[in-house]
Amino acid sequence: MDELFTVLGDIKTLFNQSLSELSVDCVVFGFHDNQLKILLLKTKGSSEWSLPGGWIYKTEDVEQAAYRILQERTGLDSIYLQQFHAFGANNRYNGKEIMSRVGIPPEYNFLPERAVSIGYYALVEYSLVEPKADDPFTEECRWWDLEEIPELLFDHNQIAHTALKTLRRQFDYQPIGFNLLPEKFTLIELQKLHETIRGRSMDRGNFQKKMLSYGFLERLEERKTGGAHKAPYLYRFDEEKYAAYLRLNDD
Amino acid sequence: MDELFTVLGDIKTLFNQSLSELSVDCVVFGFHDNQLKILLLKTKGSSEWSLPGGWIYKTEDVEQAAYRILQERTGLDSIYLQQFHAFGANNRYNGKEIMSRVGIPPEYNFLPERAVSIGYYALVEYSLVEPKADDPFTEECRWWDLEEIPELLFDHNQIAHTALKTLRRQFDYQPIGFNLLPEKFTLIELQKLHETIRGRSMDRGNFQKKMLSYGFLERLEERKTGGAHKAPYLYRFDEEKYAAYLRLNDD
DNA sequence: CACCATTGTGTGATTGTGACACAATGATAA
DNA sequence: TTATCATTGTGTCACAATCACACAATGGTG
Repeated sequence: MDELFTVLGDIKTLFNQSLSELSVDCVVFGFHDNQLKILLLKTKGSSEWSLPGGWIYKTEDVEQAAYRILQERTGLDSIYLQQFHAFGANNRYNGKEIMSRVGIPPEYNFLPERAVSIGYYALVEYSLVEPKADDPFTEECRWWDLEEIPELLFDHNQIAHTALKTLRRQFDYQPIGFNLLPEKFTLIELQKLHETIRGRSMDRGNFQKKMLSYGFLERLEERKTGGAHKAPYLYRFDEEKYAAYLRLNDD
Repeated sequence: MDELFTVLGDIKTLFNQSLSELSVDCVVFGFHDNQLKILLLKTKGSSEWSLPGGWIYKTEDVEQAAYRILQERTGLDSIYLQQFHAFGANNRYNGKEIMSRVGIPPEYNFLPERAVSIGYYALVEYSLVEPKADDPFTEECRWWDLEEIPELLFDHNQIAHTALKTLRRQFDYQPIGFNLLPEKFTLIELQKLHETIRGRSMDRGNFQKKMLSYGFLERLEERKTGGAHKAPYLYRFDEEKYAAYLRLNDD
């Protein structure tokens, strides 16, 4: 038992030296089977699911921390993260309470009293991503349907909700999300993606005309032969032409 | 000299107990004479101008901190602040360097090593606001033209730039900013405001038709007699109808 | 080989936007 | 008092964008 407290003392020293009271939480969206998924994980020893997140080191660049934490906790690498909000309500987290709930005496409390969390979100191609519970704190890591998100740790439900709102707003004013589909896709698949994310259905003909009018979709040979009806064209997303489009229509 | 170091020791203890490594910086926009102004202040003992900002207390709610800091440093109260970004580059601030530049020995360094700053912006009616250098750290506090912003402290130029970009984006997709004008205003004044903030000129007739079509502007009696030509109508902004409009066209 | 759900594309009505026109207004100066 | 004239309120028209709907072509199914 004495040994345990020595370890706890070491942990406390280590944490105080290296950890800030700043954390990052990542909301990772994936798309599959006409449903938007979200990546959640369960921390070892905890019964609750949570967003992949972690502490920022004391002098660490915040954006770098976001990528490091996502990699450490889910194995995901080199995906684009977008900061969307800082969550700083003073009752969102209570280090003392957590320690006492776990049964660690106050003098060995190694957690900061408060935590301000900076939210990042990402869009990834669902089928290419293989989330892993890499680090020693992650027990399980998997995709959830948006409608089935359970009660999450702290204010993570609110963080996820804000991320979704921000994502939808971005979809409303510029065509994005092509990285959520496989390389070759049909216009119907693209439409389903938009409908799913924006949360409303759209006219098929109008959607196709509009998408093609942007000029950055390249039509391939027919195929998509699996279906039981007329075979739709497959399209490819042309990143260069997309960049050119953005230069013209954005700042 | 011994006494000075005693005081410095006290300051260090106090700061370590009460201050986080989190700060708030406020970008306050005001509108006057067809120009967008920004509120800057000079800290005592410093030669540089900076955004009104300050440290967040250790367990303080971040949003409350933003209002407190703005009030303390500029005297501004009960104006609407909007969070827009967290700035966390690890080279944006260096507590040690600041201390050594001022000549305080390392053992009395009372500043955190790093500072992550959460940016808030606000729009205020220029003529109603009387910024004051209230607190003991503020030497001067005044409005600046956007084009004349000097070199600012740390990354405050970038923070102000991001705030302006965010503000313009918000203007693009919803009609706001009525609190920048006096209670009664002409449509031309409203148009000049929009042109100034969005950075481009617009057709007078089209602008008026569009604004009136929203249905939340109430036309009063003629007046605005000061001008040398046809007296334009005055309008009042109807907050209730505006809220109804937002409910219909926003989430 | 007829069937039929789905696809590619077309059409017309409606709405929104940009550029411009013109009479009405009201202070100013003769 | 009256002519002047910059500015205002409002209208028109062309054009683009959007929406709702239509219909022939397609290609696997029974």
